[in-house]
Amino acid sequence: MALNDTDVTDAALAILDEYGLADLTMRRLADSLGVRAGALYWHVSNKQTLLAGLVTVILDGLEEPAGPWRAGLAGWADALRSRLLAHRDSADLVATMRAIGMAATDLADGPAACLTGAGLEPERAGLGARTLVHFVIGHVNEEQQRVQLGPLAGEDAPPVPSGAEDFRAGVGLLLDGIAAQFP
Amino acid sequence: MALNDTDVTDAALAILDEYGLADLTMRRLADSLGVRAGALYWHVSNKQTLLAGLVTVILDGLEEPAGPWRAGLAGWADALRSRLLAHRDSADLVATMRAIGMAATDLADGPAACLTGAGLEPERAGLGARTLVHFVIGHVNEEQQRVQLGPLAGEDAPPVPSGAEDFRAGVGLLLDGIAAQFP
DNA sequence: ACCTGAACACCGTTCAAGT
DNA sequence: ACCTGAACACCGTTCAAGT
Repeated sequence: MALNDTDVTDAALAILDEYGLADLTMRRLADSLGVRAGALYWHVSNKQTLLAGLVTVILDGLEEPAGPWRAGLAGWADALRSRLLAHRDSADLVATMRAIGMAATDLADGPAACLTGAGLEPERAGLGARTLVHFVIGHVNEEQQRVQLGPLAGEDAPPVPSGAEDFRAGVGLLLDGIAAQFP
Repeated sequence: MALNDTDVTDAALAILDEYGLADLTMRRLADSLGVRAGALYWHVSNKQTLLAGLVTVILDGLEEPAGPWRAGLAGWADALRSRLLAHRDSADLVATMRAIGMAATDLADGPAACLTGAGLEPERAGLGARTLVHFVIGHVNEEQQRVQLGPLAGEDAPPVPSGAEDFRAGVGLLLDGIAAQFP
């Protein structure tokens, strides 16, 4: 029975979750599908668009921020963090794809629209939105990296409290900064 | 005349500046030094510590923030941005090395100390400092990526104003948020 | 002490040829 | 339509052997 395109994406996501981004190679993915590496290129044009597809799946169903801007953005940031934490190395993956420019529908668009809707001028809204997205991705990236390094590093781990409360505090700090931008 | 260890670092930095991080391979570095790839391992234990050495050089001489916290952090952020902008892909490089855990003297320590010195409790100071570092690296990363993609993308580039003024506005937003953390 | 030659175990990607 | 076999042009790293 022949492979279909979603089989490939699903298998790639499984490898990502179990072995991490560094071990997600085309050859390994082919192995897990019982096929030779070259066969993958019938279903996907190259590795980069495959990874972009993973990002789409990971972020699928993330709703735009709604309601009063402050609570809306806080909830949206929480939801984004949850989706990222659900898949190993996803923050790293998303950061890489954003850097390459493949953001498809850019993550910051929703928050930016939320802020302009609340009366902030577009430039400041865009800045606040991008800063928020940076923070979420950066924070989750640290959280996910710590999981990988945790077993290695001894009890002398860096004094980074982290976790959900640290995240919320950081978001609160940012929202305070954004609040100060309003006229 | 035999190679010494700083020759290797210097040549690596030259390749980084001219061809970017993706093209900085051990084999290419060896070529530029007129030597075979294996020879590099006499001078450097592996590629990762070589890259860590580059980060050290790039950040060398960056002074800790001084004076009143707000102006001190703003100036420090500017100085960090300048050092990063001086070398191609340096923000990507620094972000990668921080993620790996090799931060040597962590960038956020200086700002954190500045904030605790100004009377902020250590947890909030650490959070504010890390958020600031995230922002600087993330922002410069975007600036440097845009340079690479600029020639490819047409005039329909994303509406990201960026540059020095955008950077300063972002830092200002963050500092407002930090100010709100003070008791 | 410093480097070469040659290998090992990998990569992503292409493409004729098979079914 | 879908896949194999085999190649191309690479990687980082090791290590005997040379000088």
